[in-house]
Amino acid sequence: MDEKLEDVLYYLIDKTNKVARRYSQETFVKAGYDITVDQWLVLKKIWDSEQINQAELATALFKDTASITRILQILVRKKLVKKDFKKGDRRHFLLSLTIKGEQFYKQVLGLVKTMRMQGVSDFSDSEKEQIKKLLTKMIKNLEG
Amino acid sequence: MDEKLEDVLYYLIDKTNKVARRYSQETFVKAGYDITVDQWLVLKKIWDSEQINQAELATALFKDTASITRILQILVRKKLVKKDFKKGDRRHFLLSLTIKGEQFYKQVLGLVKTMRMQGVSDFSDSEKEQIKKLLTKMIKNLEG
DNA sequence: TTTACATCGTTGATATATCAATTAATAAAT
DNA sequence: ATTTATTAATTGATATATCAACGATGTAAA
Repeated sequence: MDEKLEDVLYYLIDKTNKVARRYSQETFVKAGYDITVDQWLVLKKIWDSEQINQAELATALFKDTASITRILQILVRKKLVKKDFKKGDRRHFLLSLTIKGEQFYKQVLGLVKTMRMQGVSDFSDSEKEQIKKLLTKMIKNLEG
Repeated sequence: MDEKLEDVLYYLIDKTNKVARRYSQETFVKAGYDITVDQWLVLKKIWDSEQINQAELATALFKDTASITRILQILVRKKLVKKDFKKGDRRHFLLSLTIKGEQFYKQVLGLVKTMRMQGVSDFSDSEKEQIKKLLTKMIKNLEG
């Protein structure tokens, strides 16, 4: 007999990820913010970056460029992000937040910080370090 | 300035999950198996269960019933799974593997066991316990 | 300068996630 | 027995993931 699903580590990681995403999404909805978790991540990464294009965004967020294209279409439609041509290189865009995007970002950030704490509310500092260390180790084992 | 994305635990979990899924999917493809990770999980859960219907499958796999419906459509199309009416209850189905499905399951299982070990190949027993314990704790914090 | 190559981004196809609406069948209530 | 409520499953709409094909622009090579 094979291991039970509930004892498989990948399954547990998948479940944790889903629980965290559902919790985050639900929190956004309850607060009345019309944004998805992935859209928020894109918004944050653009905010954090001096200059960034779509390919770099994809790498940083561990997403496909096709996904980034589509998420950006939505964020542009919502007027939170704008795309400008880079000088002398019509091949790619520079991404930045609009005024509305910046205001939105600043408004939501507090809630996001609260959400980040929820999952580790009863963790000791050493437990927080430990879980990050072990996850990073797993990534190394699976990436090469 | 807000925390960097790379230091956010949810982001790290999301990344680990993606790396594990991509590694698993790639391994299936390289071995010539025409199946996705989610399809495999459904297959395994049906194999492991005496009697199971779609709602239970959804709960067990932490998926929506709508997702289960669509994954099952594909598995039935591939002739790996069959749906039969439960006696005296025309409302829901009983799911089981076809002969082909059972053969396929047994054939792939060895590879799956190898994949499960890859992520924790250099983990001590206590590290394996620790990561499961901490993830389970996170789930509790986020679920209630 | 023209050809070849590489890079960035978009689009189409398929699979999955989520929510809402709907259908079908059973169970409960009167 | 008919209405009402509950449960199981499906379907439609939208968002995201992945792969492959493609278009446009730059760069390097000949």
